Amino acid sequence: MLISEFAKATGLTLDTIRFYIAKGLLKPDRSPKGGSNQYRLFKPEDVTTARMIRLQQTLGFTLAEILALNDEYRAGEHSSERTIEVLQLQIERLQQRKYALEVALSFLQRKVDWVKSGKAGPAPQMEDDRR
Amino acid sequence: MLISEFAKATGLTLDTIRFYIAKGLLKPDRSPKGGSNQYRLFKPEDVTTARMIRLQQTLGFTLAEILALNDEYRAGEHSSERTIEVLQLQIERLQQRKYALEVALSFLQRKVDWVKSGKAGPAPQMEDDRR
DNA sequence: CTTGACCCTGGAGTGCACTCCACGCTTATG
DNA sequence: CATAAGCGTGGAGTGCACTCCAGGGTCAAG
Repeated sequence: MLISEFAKATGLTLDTIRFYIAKGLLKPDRSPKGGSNQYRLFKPEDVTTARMIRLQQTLGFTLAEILALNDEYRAGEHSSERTIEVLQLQIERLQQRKYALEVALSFLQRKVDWVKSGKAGPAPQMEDDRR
Repeated sequence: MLISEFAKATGLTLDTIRFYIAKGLLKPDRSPKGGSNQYRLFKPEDVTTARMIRLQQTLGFTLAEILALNDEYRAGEHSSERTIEVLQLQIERLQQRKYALEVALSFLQRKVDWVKSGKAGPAPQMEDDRR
């Protein structure tokens, strides 16, 4: 698929896609078409990659962090063991975010309860979560 | 508490704290001390606010988004109903992130299973989650 | 009353993640 | 075969979230 089609499939702009390629986050093939400046050719799996990048971004990871894992994934692609290891790392990273999320949600819920109770007792606080 | 003490309690630098104040994310009182440039005085609840800001940031919210909700919260502080409404809004926002997180986690888990199965069948894909 | 620690206010600079040209080549369409 | 639509490559510019001075006032200890 050509870049504009890829843009539609992912919701990214052409500029953003090219930016990601320059950063090494996406590595599309080159079509023989386009003469000296060959066209880029995207595979369906690149769409999945792009969606994963966006998702991770909304979860507060930087492109550098995302790239690091991406590269490691690619490096161990031939070994199933290594692939699973990297995937597991990724899962752990997301589960840490999930934990932070739950801390925040619990705090807010406690606060709602506190307000509903007519602000009885001390206002809910948040633990010093510096890990 | 004075700004450097507040810095220790929150793990933020002095510059970052002042930056947040300039943005309106924190509104400490002023001490009579300090002459023409009065010292800032932080309350324990400001520590909770700061921690919440940092948490929301790691979840990918911008300071502008955080500020908007903060302001709304302050605006309706006298009314318990409004307070709960804003809190509920915040909770919904975080639950959306949680959903995104679960989409990502499920994808990764499916991928692990797929690799473990010797890559039987099609590679797991991610839904077009553009909401 | 000096000295060092701590506070204040601008304002400039940095890194990240885009975003926006300008220019030029290639391909599809009438 | 002209011409518009699409692709490519630099490179400059933008907004956000800090970060780093410079210059100057205040306070506690000796």
